[in-house]
Amino acid sequence: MKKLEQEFYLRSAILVAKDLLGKYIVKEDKNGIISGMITECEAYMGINDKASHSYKGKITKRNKTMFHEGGCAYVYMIYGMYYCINVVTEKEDVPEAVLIRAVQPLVGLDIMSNNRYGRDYEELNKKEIINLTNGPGKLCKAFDITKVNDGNDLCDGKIYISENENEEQKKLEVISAPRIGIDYAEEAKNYLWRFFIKNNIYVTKK
DNA sequence: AATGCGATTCTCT
DNA sequence: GAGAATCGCATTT
Repeated sequence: MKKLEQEFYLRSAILVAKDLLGKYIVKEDKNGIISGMITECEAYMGINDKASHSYKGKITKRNKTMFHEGGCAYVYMIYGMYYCINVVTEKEDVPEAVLIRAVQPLVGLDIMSNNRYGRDYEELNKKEIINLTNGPGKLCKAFDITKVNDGNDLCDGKIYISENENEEQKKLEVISAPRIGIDYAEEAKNYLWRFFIKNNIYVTKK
């Protein structure tokens, strides 16, 4: 499987977000390879987007990796208990990013299952299988992605995105919807900058 | 199916 | 000191 190169990321977050659907996120973990197909993501469009951590262009300790050149991971903690992973896009100092909100588990099912529930995949019930990675905090737990991965290079590192060579990806139907959890963002909360694969069950909200 | 709430701690003002 | 790009569980419909 071919790892995506930096050119892919040097575009607007909206374009990258749509193109990420159906591709594979991969982590070379100490326990083995973990991988899932990206089913849902959201674009955060930088200094003019009220929902973005980089709104108004202010750099803080938390958000500084958003200002890096596209092709690295922005990982932050939320609600004191969870991590979320974003793909940084655009050139340096254009602080856009794509939040990976859900994936469909493919490889390393037992690793994910143990990270989330402390037991093997075979032991899970139907609900637990769906809930393995259908949310930004959930998939980070399953992949063991934490603040140590903030700033990681996606083009040359243990975490990366791979091309999907299957035919299925070319036939994907994409739905656009409002982003989740940004009620404070005034007019920006209605922008249709969340994208997900139609009819896929591994998404947070249809 | 939808709504409500508590958890828990980091980050920024 | 407030609020957060969330989750899981309980309760209600």
